[in-house]
Amino acid sequence: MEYSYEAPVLTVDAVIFQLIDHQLNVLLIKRSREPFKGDLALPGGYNPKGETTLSALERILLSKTGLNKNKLKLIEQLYTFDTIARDPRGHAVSVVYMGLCRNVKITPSITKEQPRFMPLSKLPNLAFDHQAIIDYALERLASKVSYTNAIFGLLPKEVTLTQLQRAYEAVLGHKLDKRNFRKRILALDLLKPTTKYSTDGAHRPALIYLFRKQSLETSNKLID
Amino acid sequence: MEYSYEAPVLTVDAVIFQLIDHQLNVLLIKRSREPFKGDLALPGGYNPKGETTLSALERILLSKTGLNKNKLKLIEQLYTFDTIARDPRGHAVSVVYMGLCRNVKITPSITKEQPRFMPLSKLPNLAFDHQAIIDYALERLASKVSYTNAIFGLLPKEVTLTQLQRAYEAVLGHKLDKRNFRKRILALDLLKPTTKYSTDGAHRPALIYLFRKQSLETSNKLID
DNA sequence: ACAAAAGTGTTAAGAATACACCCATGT
DNA sequence: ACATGGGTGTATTCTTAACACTTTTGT
Repeated sequence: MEYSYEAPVLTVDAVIFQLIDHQLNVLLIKRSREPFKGDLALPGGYNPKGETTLSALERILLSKTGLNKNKLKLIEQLYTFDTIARDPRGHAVSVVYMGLCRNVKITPSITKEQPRFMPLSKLPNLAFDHQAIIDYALERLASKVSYTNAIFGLLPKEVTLTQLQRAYEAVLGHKLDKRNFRKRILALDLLKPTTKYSTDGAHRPALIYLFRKQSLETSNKLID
Repeated sequence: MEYSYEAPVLTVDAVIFQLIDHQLNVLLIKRSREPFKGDLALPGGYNPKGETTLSALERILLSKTGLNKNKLKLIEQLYTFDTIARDPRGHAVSVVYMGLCRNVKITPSITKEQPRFMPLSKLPNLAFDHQAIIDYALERLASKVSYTNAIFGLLPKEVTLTQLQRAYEAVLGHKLDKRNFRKRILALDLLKPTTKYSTDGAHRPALIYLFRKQSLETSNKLID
């Protein structure tokens, strides 16, 4: 087999989520070439021999969108798609990662791909099957935040309970009851109260909490 | 980039589970070449251009172990490993699948790889990081059976409640309470009672139930 | 008769849900 | 003073967990 073996093309793609204005956004670029020239797509590219998929992903993200890997608070492999007609010339296998970040500003003019975050609720038609990939990633994220502390990836180290609740609501796609949410979150021991208060408007200041962990931990209880 | 692009080697590997004698077993082969010559390993091989990973997997399974794809009651992608030194000559990326089957007899003499099912509890040292892959697959399976009907993949269409309980126990790795188990399983509406009884020994015959679905369905309740 | 697995309910504890008002601040 | 989001408790329902004896069969 090896003598006649020729490998398919290997690519990597990234679904990078960020909360902007309490809405879940995803990082997209404009395709500069056929196929789907001019359409929006997930950032991605070729994975050459000798480079791991994660390292290729980080390199490509930086070059196409200016997003540095140290801005990603969480990155994990999502799924490998092998039926994508990414390149009309032949078979391509794409390893897709999902990443979370916060407070990242992307300047579209940085590259010809004009990277930008766009709200999930207002996406135009995307290239390839990238809409389906984003849907899948969102499903995975929603499931992930309900049995891990993954939500920290979308938030600063210090949060108010309302900020946290907004983040869960954006990911899960539905409203949560304030009192029940607080009871459960505090019971999970995810957060440590500080003595500081956030004063961000014409209302009572909110107590600030600290995430106990900034790395992925699995819990046995659920948020849904 | 494309002009100088050379793809890594792409491989596929399979973690195939089956219950034998109420124990979870995994399909292994003996490596006939270096590296790890003589050690047991997951069945796998090269994925050439033009073939999807699933189709390559099915082809390789058949050729190396004699297991036909129509014996797999469930097969799904598990994870893509890209740091495996599968081939000492260079970078290899391996897409790993997990599959479930039942009542499959493998004849080791069928190929020089001497395929066989072995109980998870008694595995020798395996080639590469295949032990870690199996651990990961088992974890995924345990999680899967607790929120889907995936357990059907390990059992015949018709089962008794005790058989079903044994299967859950083998996958989850711990005992379940008989009365609570029955209440919950029947509440899930996974099964349909028949009017037949199984008489397989010196004891009261057990009512036989039928799986309502032989395809993966997600439930909202949990077995744990 | 006995061994072996099948079958069957109740109670208690814990978890989830529904729900409405006062508090502290900025303007 | 009013608008805005922050903060708090209870009662009810539902879910889970713990637990032991009788039934039916083959030998």
